[in-house]
Amino acid sequence: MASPKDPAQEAWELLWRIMQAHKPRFLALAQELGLSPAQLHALRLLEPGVELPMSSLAGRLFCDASNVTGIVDRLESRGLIERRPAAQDRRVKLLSLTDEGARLREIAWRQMSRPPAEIAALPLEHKRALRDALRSAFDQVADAGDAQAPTPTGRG
Amino acid sequence: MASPKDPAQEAWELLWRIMQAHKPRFLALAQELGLSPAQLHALRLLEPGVELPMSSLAGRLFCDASNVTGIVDRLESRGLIERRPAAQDRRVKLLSLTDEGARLREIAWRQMSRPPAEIAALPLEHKRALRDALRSAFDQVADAGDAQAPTPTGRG
DNA sequence: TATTGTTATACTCTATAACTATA
DNA sequence: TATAGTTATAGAGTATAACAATA
Repeated sequence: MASPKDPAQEAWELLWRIMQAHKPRFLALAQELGLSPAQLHALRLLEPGVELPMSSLAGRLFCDASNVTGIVDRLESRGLIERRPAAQDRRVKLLSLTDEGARLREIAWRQMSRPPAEIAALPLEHKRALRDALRSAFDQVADAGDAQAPTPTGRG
Repeated sequence: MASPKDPAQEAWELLWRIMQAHKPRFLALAQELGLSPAQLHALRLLEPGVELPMSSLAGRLFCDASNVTGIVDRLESRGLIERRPAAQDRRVKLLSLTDEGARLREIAWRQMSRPPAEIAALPLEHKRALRDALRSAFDQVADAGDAQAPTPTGRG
């Protein structure tokens, strides 16, 4: 475990540690904004000026559509998002940020996009190396577009 | 958003995307093993042959100690872990993996340590570059040792 | 008095299944 | 028939507060 042979595996483990170390920051931010972690996550996934069907949000949250109803209910009752039926197919509900929602999301985004200490402290050439390696990682893999839920099947 | 000036910020955003893309794999694995995500996470944080106080597990999970009681209850009732009072301070309960728990954790570990497609598909020199950059990231920051919960204060 | 873990409580998240309304 | 979202339900995660046992 100290030094796996495969550099990709070691990179992956280090990457996991960075994300773990980041978690408290995310939780503290949600707390600060008066949102649950899931609500903050959902808010972040909505882009200003872009309407998103509830089913797409469910996909991006990797959860069942029935959850999204509640999460959206709570965000809507706080005046952060709105839902309206789609013109083409009135079964579909389109989500959009309100001004207040966009404001809050902007604050959240600004906080969350600040790299954690591990990365921020790197010398510039290492930051560049990291960025370049990650860029090419996404060049390698065909862009998956909308994240897809893996047919959730679990406890419940 | 397409190309932030700061390479660290762009690296961080790409890193976040990789972790997002990884989430379904984690959920599917938990499902497969018949564990909740939190239970799988806890199981992963227990090292074979190492006894861990419940409070330390709470710290590593970034959650309140009162949650750990339930999570540990469920893992224990499945025969995956055990708790026993510490000799020095009988208030403290030490957690350890059972053989079955260690077996399941090994399976989980093997799955989770496989890098996601984005990283696995990189050419070797890019894997090395990524690993080296991440290694130096951890050299920069003093090792935090036991993760510390950020004084959880939230909805409840 | 202070601390570790538990219990009681309330809310949120989660999936499944059944339902409504559209298509 | 099929699909998007809702509702009902039940179990799990979460924090707070009060508590027991121990220090």
